[in-house]
Amino acid sequence: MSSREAILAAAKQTAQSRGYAGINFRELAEEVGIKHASIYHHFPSKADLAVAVARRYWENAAANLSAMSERESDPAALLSAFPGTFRQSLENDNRLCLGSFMAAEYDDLPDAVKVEVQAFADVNVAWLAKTLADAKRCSPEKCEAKARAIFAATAGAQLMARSRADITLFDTLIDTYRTSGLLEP
Amino acid sequence: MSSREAILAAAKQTAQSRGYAGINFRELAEEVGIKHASIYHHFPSKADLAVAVARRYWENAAANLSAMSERESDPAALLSAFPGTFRQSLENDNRLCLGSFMAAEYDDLPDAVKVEVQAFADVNVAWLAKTLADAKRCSPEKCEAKARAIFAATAGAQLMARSRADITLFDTLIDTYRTSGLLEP
DNA sequence: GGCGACCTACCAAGTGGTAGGTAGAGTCGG
DNA sequence: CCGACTCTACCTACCACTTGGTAGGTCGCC
Repeated sequence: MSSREAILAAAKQTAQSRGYAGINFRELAEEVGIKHASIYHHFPSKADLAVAVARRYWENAAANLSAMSERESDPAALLSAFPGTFRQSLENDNRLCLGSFMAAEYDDLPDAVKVEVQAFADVNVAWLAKTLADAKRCSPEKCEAKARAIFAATAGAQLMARSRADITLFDTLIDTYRTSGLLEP
Repeated sequence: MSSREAILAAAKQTAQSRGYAGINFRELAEEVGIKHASIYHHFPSKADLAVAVARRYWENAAANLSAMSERESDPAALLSAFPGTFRQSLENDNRLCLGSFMAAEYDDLPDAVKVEVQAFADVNVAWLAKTLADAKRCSPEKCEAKARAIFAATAGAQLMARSRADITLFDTLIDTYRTSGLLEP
């Protein structure tokens, strides 16, 4: 793996556990095995690195969701599988989705980073809206609204589970959403 | 207002917009009108200040919810009014609930602060569970599970609305939860 | 006189970022 | 084939600034 890739990977991990402010060039460099000034050879500034991390993050999410849709055609099954994508972050050492960090760090985040992180939410909501529409039980506007609700509720479940470091809490929250009808089309 | 009170109030505001890491003694002191070293006369350390802020935060939330229950006896109306308590933070300059910051700053938060912030979630969930039980349409365990789901989903809606700085998004998310049956007993 | 509330002046650690240098791999004219 | 050149990918050494925290002093009030 090239240094650039290693930096991106390490920065992503840190961003998902400590946010933008938690990214520290000296620590990052140590993980990669270079000196901190060398990072500037690959990324002109911390903000630029964060933009690259966030962009790759949503691109990866979009690819994952597409792959899910290709493997499985039943909208109900897809909807049911959606929270699993958020579960993975918790499985990965109790990490959080970047979108949630943006909400927390909203005041301090460079605008360019905000744009990329919002793209992550957009990608998820668009996929959910399309999947809901495929189940064709609601109008396009209702699908969009419901998609946002599912996204927000799932993020909230991830948030609460992380703050208790308890992944089973995430599972029971999602189950309750399902029982209440939030995850159904 | 005493200096101690002023410090607590200012620290609470900052904590709700920039988190624990965002609390800065020099900035805080300036807002209060004293020098930063003087804060140590009232609070022995940053962690102690944060504990005091978080404790007052959940005590205040508990008092608010109690007052709501006293003014209104209909459980359905109370449930419907619950998200309003989260809406207030957004109204107050797009601020966030302290519980959400805890999830984001989980790795760096002193344990004593975590305990107090978790108490906030506990207070909310307990109130929701009791209100759901009063509507007596579900068993105690189901009430508890549903209470957690309502809390998590509401926090998620607040999170998403903040990251778009759009309070109407919060309102439509809550509406969608309602339509889906999440906010009903 | 002692105590509460506050101050000035400092320290040490951490952090983003810059200046300027170097080793090695390729490139190219003669 | 060779020396000069250039480019990449790093390095050491530094700076400016922020931040939590400490030492020790001042001042007014009971």
